[in-house]
Amino acid sequence: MPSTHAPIRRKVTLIDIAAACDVSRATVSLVLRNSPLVNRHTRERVQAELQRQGYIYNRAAANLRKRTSSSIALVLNDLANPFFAEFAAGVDEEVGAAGFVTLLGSTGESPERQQAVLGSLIEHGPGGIILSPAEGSDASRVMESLGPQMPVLLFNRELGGDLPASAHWDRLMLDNARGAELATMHLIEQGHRRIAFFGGHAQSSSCQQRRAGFMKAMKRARLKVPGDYLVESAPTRLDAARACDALFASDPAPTAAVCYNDAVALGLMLGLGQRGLQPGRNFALTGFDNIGEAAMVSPSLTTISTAPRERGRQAARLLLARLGHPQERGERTIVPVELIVRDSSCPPLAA
Amino acid sequence: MPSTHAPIRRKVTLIDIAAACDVSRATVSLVLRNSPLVNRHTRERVQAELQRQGYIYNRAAANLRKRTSSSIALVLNDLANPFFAEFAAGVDEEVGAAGFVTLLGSTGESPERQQAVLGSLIEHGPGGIILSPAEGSDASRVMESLGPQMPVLLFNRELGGDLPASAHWDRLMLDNARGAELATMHLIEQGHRRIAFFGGHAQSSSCQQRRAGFMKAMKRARLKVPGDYLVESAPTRLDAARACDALFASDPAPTAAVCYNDAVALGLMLGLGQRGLQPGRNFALTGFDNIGEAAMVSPSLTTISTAPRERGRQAARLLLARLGHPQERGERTIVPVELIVRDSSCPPLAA
DNA sequence: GTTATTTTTTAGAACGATCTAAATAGGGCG
DNA sequence: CGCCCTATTTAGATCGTTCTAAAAAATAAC
Repeated sequence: MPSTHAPIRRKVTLIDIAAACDVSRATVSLVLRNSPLVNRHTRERVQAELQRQGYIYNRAAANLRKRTSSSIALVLNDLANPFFAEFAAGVDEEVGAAGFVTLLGSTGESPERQQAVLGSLIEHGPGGIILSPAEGSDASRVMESLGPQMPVLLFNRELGGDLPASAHWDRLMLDNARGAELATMHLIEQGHRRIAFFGGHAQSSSCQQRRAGFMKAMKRARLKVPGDYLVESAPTRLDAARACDALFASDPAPTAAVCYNDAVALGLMLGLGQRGLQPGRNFALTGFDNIGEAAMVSPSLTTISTAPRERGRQAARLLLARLGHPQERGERTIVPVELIVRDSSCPPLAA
Repeated sequence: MPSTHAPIRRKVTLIDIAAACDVSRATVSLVLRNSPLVNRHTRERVQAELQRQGYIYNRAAANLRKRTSSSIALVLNDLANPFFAEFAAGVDEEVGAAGFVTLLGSTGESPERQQAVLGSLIEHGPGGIILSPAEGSDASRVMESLGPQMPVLLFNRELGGDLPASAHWDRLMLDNARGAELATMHLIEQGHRRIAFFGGHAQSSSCQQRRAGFMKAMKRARLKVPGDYLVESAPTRLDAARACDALFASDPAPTAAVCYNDAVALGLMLGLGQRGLQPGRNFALTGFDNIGEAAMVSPSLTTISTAPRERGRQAARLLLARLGHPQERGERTIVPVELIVRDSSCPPLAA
């Protein structure tokens, strides 16, 4: 015998409240929006009824009528990357504080999935999009699926290809070149002369910028960088550990490395350990991002702080501000970065 | 002189397409939904026009009319916690694959913020909610802001207070007791006799369950657990490092500890190092969660794998399945856990 | 008791889609 | 040619809100 179910109640709407209070829909709507037009007595009656029936505001219907939006889409490669997780937390914090809600999408670093995700998100009518593009994704395709009107904030990476001139997209970029330059200068000051740049995909814009900063500092110090001192890897711990061998294929081997990011640096530490080297004793290295782990690992990691949570907040603020003025020229913000010196950047052994 | 702007185009809607093709709204709507009713020739004409005008489907309007939803709300304490970040990634993966979109909300472990966040999310009309409750939040308040109809999947923690009987909420819980039991048994097999349970808030349900599993294993092995072998801390690295002293206040001090989770275990390692102890050599410890870091840290951390990404997928699948049958009785799923033995769980020195 | 003024309320048309039920268009057949 | 049947198309109501313009009620002024 089937169990008896509670009757399925329809959702309660403005109309139900209006009927119960014997006023019009319009009045209830005014009460909901705290309009001063409605009489104090009526207001109280209506509010009590809203409470009593457990009314839930239907923001989608309101947005439809008002032609507004109350959401922001956030599209990232991978939440499992702590840098992006922190960033997302920051975005959501600020977006929520502004009364908006965050729509999430992840691309897994695939331009095709990115297209699909953008296509799906856009149908839900977000007011704007914060996008950290997948590697290899291209401006015109993104533009195509977003339409020319959608406010967009690009974070962390540039898109390949040219932006149609009509796009007024904002950008929030880390000062990658400066960060790598700071790290390199620090290693040079420690006394290193043979310094490598380790990890990252050479074609990604952030890697190019970091390499450029590295080269700049090396050049200024009149230090040579042999071709095999530039080692590529996927920006993950595992692949970095694997790529460690390539670093010691060159002769003479480097005594220090500026790593593409913290994940790569941690992977390199692992690889060094497997070769019997002690990072922070007979090999120096620096990271980039200052993820939580950097301070905890042993030896603790000298790195570049980018304050991802604060970047998330900043990205949200920039985009929310843009919602008001969609037609103004897009701005490019470059955030300064900071060198955090810890134990991994030791002086060379035979100084 | 102000720059000339492109004219602000209204968004293109069904009506625009219908007008351009000289057909009715209804026909265009049918084309959008790939109905077999519409003539092949007409369909092609309409599709071309959709393309040409850059039409974007307004899912909110459709949902309003159809009384459906195409989103799932995900409410977590903190995305910056890698366990939850992985979980969120899994949820989003599965939710996206089902054609839904994820609405994000974070509570920062505060029941008040949780209420606010739920209140805001619910107005956007998600089809269901995945909630990992903030510590100390209570069932009836949550129920109050969600209404009795909303499908809910509780993850990881129970809510305080009693659930109204009308709620058909699903639960997805880790087998906390079994996990802690496995870890404890492993340490006992290694030869430890004085084992502590370290970290976590004693009032949280997950901590209680893990402690219970710990006690069960200890009791079965007829080992005593003095009161000061149960040490509390916030479930963070920093606070765990601080709480390390409490572990060695007791005499005789323990030779091993089952930690509340990996974050706490990593913090304890740090604290041990500051006392001149070497985790994995003269003190053994285990974690819980198997976060990415656990394998990379030195010594690598013996822990309990909960596969958070897969749990995220599972949570999404459970909730999506529930959308079809909102009135059926809620189910409680307990996922098995697995012991991952690594280097941190050494035998006692003077075995 | 009018009329003017202010305060409060409301009917009805939006918003952009879908659905129902009915209209129209083609074909085939006697 | 007229009738029936199937294939296509569509007018108009609807989802739950807000907006506009105007009506109704209360208050003030004379």
